[in-house]
Amino acid sequence: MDVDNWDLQAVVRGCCLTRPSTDPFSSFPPLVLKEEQVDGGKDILFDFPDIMDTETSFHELEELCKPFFLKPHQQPLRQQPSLLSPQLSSPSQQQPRLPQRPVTDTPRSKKRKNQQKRVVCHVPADGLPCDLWAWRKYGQKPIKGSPYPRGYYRCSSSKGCLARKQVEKSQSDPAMLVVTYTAEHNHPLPTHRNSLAGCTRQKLPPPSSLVSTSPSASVSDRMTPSIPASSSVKDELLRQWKDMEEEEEEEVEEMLTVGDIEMAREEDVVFLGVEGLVEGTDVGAAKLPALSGFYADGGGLAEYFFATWLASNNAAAAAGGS
DNA sequence: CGCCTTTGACCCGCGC
DNA sequence: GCGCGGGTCAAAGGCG
Repeated sequence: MDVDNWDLQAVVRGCCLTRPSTDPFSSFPPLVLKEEQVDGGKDILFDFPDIMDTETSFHELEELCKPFFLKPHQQPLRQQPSLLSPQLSSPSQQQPRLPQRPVTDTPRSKKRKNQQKRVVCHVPADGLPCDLWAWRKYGQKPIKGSPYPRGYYRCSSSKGCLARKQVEKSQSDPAMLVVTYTAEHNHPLPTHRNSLAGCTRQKLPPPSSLVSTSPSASVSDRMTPSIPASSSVKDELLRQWKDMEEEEEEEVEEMLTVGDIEMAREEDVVFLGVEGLVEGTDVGAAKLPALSGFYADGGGLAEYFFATWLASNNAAAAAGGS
């Protein structure tokens, strides 16, 4: 494979990748989130399986993930206390680049290199994508000292969204991708893609292979909710998602009572839901209502776990069925 | 038609 | 001040 083209297949898998496994729980990838604030020198490492251990770590992880996995009904983060690089939200960042920039024009943040907060995800390169955001590649650069180029992506879900994403192969482990998220989404998670144009831009393998571990599946999945589920499943999820939005208040209350466990926070439901999913072995449609319920309501982590779970099950099903 | 990727050029932060 | 290198822009072409 041409090393310069690795990202053609790896295109924006997001942090949510998985390996094929018959065990849904073991499918959680060795994802590592790393919050970087260069000027602060504060690094926080997370390993997903470990975050189950302590509530503190979980909350920290939640905070990290918030900017990138908004709930559909959540207010844009721009209207909330900014978690990441507020300077990136400045209107000047959105000014169009002019052929000849006035001296007074500052289209880019002067702090961009050393004061931006970033979230770095280490994800397996052979996993399946499940990033719910739509990303558009706007550049690729060879990185000095690295044999692999770095791809630059911006959120295409909403015009003016400042969210950025950098994807590159890990030098230490080419099987891993280093995904760096910068800035924040200023809009809710898209319930519908603006367009499906380009979502199957590259020639795709037969549908049956889309659920395999082949990285080529990522191209088509990128523009969708990135879940290699069948179209009917995704349609069902989207439909139920819309229903959920309409009834969000009631749904939240119901979810909070699940399992007779007193929960004060929605995200607690996320993991309860995941645990419940893991206990089940069938991937049948009978579980979809519950799945989409967590999926729609639980925010990013629910999306992560559900998509991961679903992808792994699809992969396992494809492997077993072939 | 709208969105995508590709890719060369340009901008600018940062280290020396 | 200068040069390097990372990040972004925007034109061109492709696809559904």
